[in-house]
Amino acid sequence: MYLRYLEDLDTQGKQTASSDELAHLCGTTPAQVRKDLSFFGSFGKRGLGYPVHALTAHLREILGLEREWKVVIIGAGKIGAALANYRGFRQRGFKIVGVYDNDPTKIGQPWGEAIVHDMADLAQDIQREEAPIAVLAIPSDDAQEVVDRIVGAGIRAILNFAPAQITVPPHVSLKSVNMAMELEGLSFALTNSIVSRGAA
Amino acid sequence: MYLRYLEDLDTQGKQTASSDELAHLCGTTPAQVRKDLSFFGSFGKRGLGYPVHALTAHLREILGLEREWKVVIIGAGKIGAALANYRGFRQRGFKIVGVYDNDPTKIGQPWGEAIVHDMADLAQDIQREEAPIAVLAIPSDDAQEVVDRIVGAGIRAILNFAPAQITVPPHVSLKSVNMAMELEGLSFALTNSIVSRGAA
DNA sequence: GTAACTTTGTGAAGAATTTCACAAGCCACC
DNA sequence: GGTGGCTTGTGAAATTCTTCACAAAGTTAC
Repeated sequence: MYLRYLEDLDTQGKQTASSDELAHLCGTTPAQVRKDLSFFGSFGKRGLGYPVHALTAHLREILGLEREWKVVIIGAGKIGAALANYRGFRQRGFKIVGVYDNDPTKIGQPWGEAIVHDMADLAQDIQREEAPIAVLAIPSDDAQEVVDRIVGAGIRAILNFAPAQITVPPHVSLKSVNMAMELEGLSFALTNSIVSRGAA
Repeated sequence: MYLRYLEDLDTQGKQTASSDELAHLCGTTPAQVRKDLSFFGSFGKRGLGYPVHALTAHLREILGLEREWKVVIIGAGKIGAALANYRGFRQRGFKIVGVYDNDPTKIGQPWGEAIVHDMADLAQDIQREEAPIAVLAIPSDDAQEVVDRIVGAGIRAILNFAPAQITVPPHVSLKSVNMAMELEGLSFALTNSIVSRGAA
């Protein structure tokens, strides 16, 4: 989140930003900002604040965004399409090296700049390309089975959009985005009249 | 999350579930499960566990899922389409009452069961329909402006898929899903060889 | 009916996170 | 070069969250 705002400030040409400024932008406190950043090093200058440009570079390095990550997208449906269209991915160093589906009417069809591959080739392609990250955008029923296959093929991280709880071995990183669950969180907030601090 | 697993157990016909069982499913600890649930009431039976069916009903009520929530989708692009297609929404009581876009070539076109409305009508429709929830699936540049308009029209919760940080008044609930940020989290985990507990 | 076994609910302990508060450092101005 | 005004980095305090551990309560078997 800090990186997001620092990039904004950087493109605005801002030279430095104080913890106070960053805190206001991010909806947190100055002390929190300083503690967070100090965990990774001492980036600021006393009396002046944090150097915006240098700090963005530091954070990018910390997050591992200086290298290119190969990503496979599994599932050539609407979500997959939304992801593939999203320029932000490539901008940030995530390169989509393949899109896979098991629907025969989709396989071989052009799809953005790529063509849809047969899911049967998924495992061997992951191994050959050494793609470490997979984005899972398929129906829930097949999710765990596909996960097991790509884990076997050596995938190291999965971003899961299927509304299913899936399990991976400890060496594989997993993030799940469950849109229904997000909406349910809003339902809870509305039902219980929770008052936010204005940012999320 | 508990609700998700309890529903699964319920459809499997399971009568009761112990905190130990739920903890294993959810990737947490029995003590955590008991503390969490006890916050809302005393639902379990000692020596037996939690009554699956009754607890799902309780949780649904706590989350405010017993009523129908009217939802407007803003942005008739890929993400909007993915959301509108997603049956889970209606199943869980979220009724899509309108889809809006400002692209003249899209306005009036059929779109799933609905047709795409002109974004110019958005504010007045929200007021007339009294829709409390909006899903924002539009480009970042327009996001804050649209948010200000729908907040003015009385929206109470926003689920934001635009990769932009937006601001709302305290009485409005906001959840943002930023796919690039999720991937960056995975990048960090891979770069720093973080070992998970196998679920997320 | 009772003994053995489960499992909850919950204070108390422990751990982690956040906030406070201030010395130390940096800049700008005179 | 010294003085005043900011701002960081960080121990210590305060708060929040998680885990422990156990009494109380229920179940099952005989």
